Amino acid sequence: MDKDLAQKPRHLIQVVNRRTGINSDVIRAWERRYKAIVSQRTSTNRRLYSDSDIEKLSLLKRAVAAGRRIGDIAHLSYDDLFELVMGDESNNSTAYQRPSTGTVMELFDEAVININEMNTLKLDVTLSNAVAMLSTTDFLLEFLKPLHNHINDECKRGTLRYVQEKLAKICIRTCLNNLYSKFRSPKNKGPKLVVASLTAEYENLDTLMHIIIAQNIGWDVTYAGSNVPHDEITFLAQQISAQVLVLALNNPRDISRKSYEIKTIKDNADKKENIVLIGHEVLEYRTLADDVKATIAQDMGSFRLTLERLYSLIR
Amino acid sequence: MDKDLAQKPRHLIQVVNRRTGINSDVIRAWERRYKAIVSQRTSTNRRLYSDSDIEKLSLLKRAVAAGRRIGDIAHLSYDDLFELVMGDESNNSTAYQRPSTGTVMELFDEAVININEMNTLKLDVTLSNAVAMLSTTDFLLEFLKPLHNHINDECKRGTLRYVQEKLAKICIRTCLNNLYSKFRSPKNKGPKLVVASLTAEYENLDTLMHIIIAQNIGWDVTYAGSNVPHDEITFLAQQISAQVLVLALNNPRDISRKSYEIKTIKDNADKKENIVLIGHEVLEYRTLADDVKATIAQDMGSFRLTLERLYSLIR
DNA sequence: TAAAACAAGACAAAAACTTGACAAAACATT
DNA sequence: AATGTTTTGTCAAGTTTTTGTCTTGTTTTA
Repeated sequence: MDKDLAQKPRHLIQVVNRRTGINSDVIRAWERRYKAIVSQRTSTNRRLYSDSDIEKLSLLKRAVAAGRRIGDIAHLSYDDLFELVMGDESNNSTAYQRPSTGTVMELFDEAVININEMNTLKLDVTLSNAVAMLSTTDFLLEFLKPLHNHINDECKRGTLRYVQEKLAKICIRTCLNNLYSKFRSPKNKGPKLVVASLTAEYENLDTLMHIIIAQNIGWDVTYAGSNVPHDEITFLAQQISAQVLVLALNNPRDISRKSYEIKTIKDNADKKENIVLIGHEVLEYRTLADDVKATIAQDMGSFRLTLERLYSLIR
Repeated sequence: MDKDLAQKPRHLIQVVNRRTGINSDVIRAWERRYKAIVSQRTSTNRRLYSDSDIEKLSLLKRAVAAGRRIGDIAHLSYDDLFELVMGDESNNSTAYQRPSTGTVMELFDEAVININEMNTLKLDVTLSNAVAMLSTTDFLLEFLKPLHNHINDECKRGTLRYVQEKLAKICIRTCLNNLYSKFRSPKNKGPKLVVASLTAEYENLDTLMHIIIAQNIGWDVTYAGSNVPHDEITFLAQQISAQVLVLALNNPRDISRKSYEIKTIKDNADKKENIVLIGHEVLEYRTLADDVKATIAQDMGSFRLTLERLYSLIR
C-alpha cells in the first residue's frame, strides 16, 4: 500500500521544485531534452509527479552536483543512479566546490536590503535560500558570520537603527534555531556535548552558530542557554554524561570569578570530560586554559577542528 | 463528548474567516467549485461550520501555502490532507510519524518526564507531536500554557532545578519559533501587527504564544523583541505601517516611566493605530489604557477575541 | 433600515504549458 | 593557448488553466 502511494502521481511541479530545489524550468527542460522524468498529466495537461519521481530527481541533482552531465545520466534507472551517486559522493568527499563569490555576494546584498527595509518576511526567505544554496559551513562562515559583523558595524556607526538590528537578529536566531532542529533526529546517537555560558553572560548569536557546527560534525548537542550557574552546568553534564563541555565567554566582566568557576567545574567533573572555551573574550582565559587543560577555540574554524579532533578520539 | 462538540455545526462563516484567515468569498468558492467543505445550513440557509470543518480548512490553507492547488486537494479526507501537509512542510516526506496515543494529559505527562530527565531530544519530539495532534489554539491554551505554568511552579517550589527549567524553556522557545515560521508565508497579505516590549522588559515565552495566536487569526506579525526603546517602536510601526501595536508588560518596575512612554507612542502614532497591552503586569496600566484608548488583554483568550474584533473591523 | 450572508457570473492575476532563443560553461580540437 | 562545438540553465513570448476577488442583486438578521 505504501508502495502504491509512492507511485501515485500527485505532486505539482511547484511542489517538486520546493522539495528537490530544482527549478521548474529545469525539470521541464530535462523532460523535453532527455526524457529524464516523463510525468503523468492531468486531464488539463498539468504535470503530476509521484514520490518516486521526486526521489529520482533528487538523485539526478546530486549526481549533477558531483560532476556528472545530465545528458549522460538522465536515462538511467533509479538503482543505477543510486549506485552512481554513492560512488561519486564517497570518492569526492574532498572535492566540494565553493559557491561562487557571486552567489554569496548576491545573497548578502539581498539580506542587507531586507534589513534596511525591515522586511522580516523577505529576510526570512533570503536566509533560508542561503541555507538551501550553501553548505552548512559556507552558510555560517561565508555568509552569516559576515552578515552578523556587518550588522554590528553598521549599528555602531549609526547607519542602522536599533530596531533594525533587533529585527535582523531575531530573524537570524529563528533561522539558526530551525537549522538546529532540522538536524536533530532521535536517530542521532552521536557523543554528547553541552553548550552553556556562565552567570553574567548574555545570549549570543555566535554561540548558536557554534552549536550548528558541532551538530554538523555529529555531536548530540544540548544547549543550556546563557547565564547558568556553574554548579548547574556540572549537574547537567554529569546527568546526561556529556563528553565535552563548551563554555561561551563573551562578557569581559568578572573574569576572575568565572575563572574560579571553570576550575570548580573541572574539579567536579569526571576526568574524561573535555572543556572547550569559545567567545570573543576567550583570550583572557589563556593561563586558566593551561591550568585545567581546556582548549581555546578563537573562531569557528578552529572550533570545528577542535571538535573534529575530539570526535575522532572518542569514536 | 468532546468529539460530539467538535462535530457540531455552530460557527458562522465570519467566525471561520477569522479563525482560519481564509476570506469568506474563498470559502464559498471552494464549496461551490470543489465541494471542499459542504457545511450544514440553518433553516434560513446560513452556513454553519463545526470545529472539524475549521481544522480541515486550516489544513487546506497550509497545503495551498505549500504549493498545492486547491482543486487537486479539496476532496481529500482529513487524514490524507494531514499526511500531505506534514510531508510538504518538512521537506523530507517520511519525517513525521503519528504517535500511538495522544490525549492532552498523556502528552503533558510525557513532556514532564522529558523535562525531569533533561532529555531535550525527546522533549522536542513530544512538543512537535503535540503541535501535530492538537489545533493551534488547543496546543497553546490546553497544553503549552499549563506546561509553562507547571515548570514555573515546580521551579519555585524547588522540585525542578535551574538547568531543567532552562532546558525546557529553550525547547519551548524553539518549538514556538518553528510554529511561527511555519505559518509565515510570503503569500500572507494580512494586516500588519507589531509586537514589542519596552526598555527594562525581558524576553517571555508568553509573549511568543501571543504572537502565534495573532498569526493564527491572520495577522502579519513583526516581532521586535524585548527591551526596545519607545521611539524605536514608533519608528518601526510607522515604517511598516502597522495597524495594531501589541506591547508586553511583564516587569513590575518603572510603571510610571513606561506609562509615559506608551503615551508618547500613542501621541506620535497615526490615529488609526490600535494599541493592545498584554502581560501579567497589565492590570497596573488600567487608567493609562483608558487614557490612550488602548485595549487590555489579560489572558490569551481575551487577546484572541480582541484581535479577532480588530481584524474584522479592519477588513 | 443597515449590515451581513447568499448565489451566480465576470474578471484578472498567477501559474503552468510550449516553443524557441541565448549565453555561459564544459568539452574537444587544433 | 586559442578556437570551435556541444551542453545546459535561463529567459521570453504567447496560450491555457486555475483561482482569488469583485460585482450585482436578493434574502436574512439585528
